[in-house]
Amino acid sequence: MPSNRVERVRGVNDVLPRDYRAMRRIEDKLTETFELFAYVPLDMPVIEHTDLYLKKSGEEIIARMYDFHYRNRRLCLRPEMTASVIRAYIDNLQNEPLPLRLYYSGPVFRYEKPQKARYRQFTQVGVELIGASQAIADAEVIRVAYAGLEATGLRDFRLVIGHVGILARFLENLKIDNRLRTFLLQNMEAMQKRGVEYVKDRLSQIYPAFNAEEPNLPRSQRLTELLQQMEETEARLAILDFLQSINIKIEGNRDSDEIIDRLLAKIRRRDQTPGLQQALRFMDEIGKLSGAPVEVLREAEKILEGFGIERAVLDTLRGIVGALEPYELQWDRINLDLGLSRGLQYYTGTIFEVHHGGLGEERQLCGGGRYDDLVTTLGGLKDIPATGFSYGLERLHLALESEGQASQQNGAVNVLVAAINEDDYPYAIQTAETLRKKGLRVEVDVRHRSVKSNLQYADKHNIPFTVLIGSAEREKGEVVLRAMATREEYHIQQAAVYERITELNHHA
RNA sequence: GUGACUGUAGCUCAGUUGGCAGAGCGCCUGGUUGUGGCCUAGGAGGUCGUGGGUUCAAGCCCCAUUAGUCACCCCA
Repeated sequence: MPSNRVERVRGVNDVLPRDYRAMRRIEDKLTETFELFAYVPLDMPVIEHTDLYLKKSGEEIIARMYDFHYRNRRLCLRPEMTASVIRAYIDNLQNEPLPLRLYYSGPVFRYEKPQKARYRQFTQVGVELIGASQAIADAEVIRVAYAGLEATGLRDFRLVIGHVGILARFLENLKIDNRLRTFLLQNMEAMQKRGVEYVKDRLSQIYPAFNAEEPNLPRSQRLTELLQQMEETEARLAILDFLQSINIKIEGNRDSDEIIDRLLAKIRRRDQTPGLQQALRFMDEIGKLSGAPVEVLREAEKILEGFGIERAVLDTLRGIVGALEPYELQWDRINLDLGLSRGLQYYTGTIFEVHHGGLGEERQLCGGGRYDDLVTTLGGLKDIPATGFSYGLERLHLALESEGQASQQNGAVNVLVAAINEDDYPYAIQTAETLRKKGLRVEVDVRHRSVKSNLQYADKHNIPFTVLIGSAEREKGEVVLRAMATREEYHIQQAAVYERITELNHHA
């Protein structure tokens, strides 16, 4: 290749005509489905203020953003769509009656190492249902995701439903601090894939005080252990007492409060091991729960009872499963998986994913869930619940291809019009135009090729009809229409070409 | 971010122990004047990813770099 060639940027793709058509077709099927469920389209800019994603997108995504400073602004290429949609909602749509059903389609950007079915620019197509918290809303969104896939003709997919609230709630009760809580939430999936030991290892890396064995505290740590078990006021008094007894002077009430606060926080942070131990046990048990919805719900109930947790969360899931019943889904495709977790931190409730076996390791072609806090976090006027999902269009395309669903060649050229001599071009173009007015896709030879190579060309490109125009025909107002398949030729009036073609098509 | 493999014609790829840059497909032009699939003759098209190094000599050996593919991680 010549040295002046400029290569394509890494991790992004040219979409060539064949794939472009296929992907447009898929996109059309999806958006047609959205419309059937009363969703309406909107579009947002590709660049946003980086701030939009810093709060709630999850470290993994933030670390992989195309983030840059430009003329005193900090901007980024959007790494996902939901935050943009909610920003657009807050900017423009807060007066609209709820719920709002919105759908979108567009490119997003993540600086990841490219590999199969993973690109730095890809297309998300999805919906957001803003302003409804009920289980039937979750169920509707899940149904839309499912229906879209059905519409594309995809056969072999699996829908997995989970809930981030169960674990989150449990961890909150254990008083595990924020950082460790998000760590555990994010490692729920690793727990199932790689086992408890793996997660314990990683945990002690970010939290060295954690020891995998049940704590058997040395004497020196008894004090801190005692403090951890005390009530807030009791603990504060104890610390104050202790500090005074060893003659450390604390001046001014506010200062001593602050110092005690810090000490307490530190002490509590220092040993969360018992809580973590319990959390890990819980995660292990709950994480194994995966399978048919009814059975999973039954098992989950037992486990929650064992850990002494109220069952309200399960009622939500039960409600969703119930609300999905009337939709006539294929239930053997649907799993409940309480170990499911998602990378985006804004999810607060039900979450779900769709997987497909044909994608190799990148099996996920759809993901979504409920995010009731995002509107408030991003500065909305009211506390508005919302839920939504997004497909990865490229992955969906790959999945369909892996099922052998070849993109059928529609939109192919119907007629090739070729002039024999240069003088014949005006007449040829005129002929082409009359055919186009009738709705045929007509290609005119612009290379001034010989009759022979024009026919070769039509043959190679599967163009079913060739119209040849030479001076002999032109003088009589005729053309030569050649049907490529039968090799038959018709010397007919220019005005009769369209009728003859439809007639011939009809017979074939 | 970690690791493995690969970059030679538009495409798919050969290229021996370092010794003249190759094939198939595709493209263009012919094989009687204005007629396709087969056959046939010819042609265009290469800084051998890029930059260094070793050597009389490098597509081949060494170093760096860049891109692609795949896996881990994570996600759509």
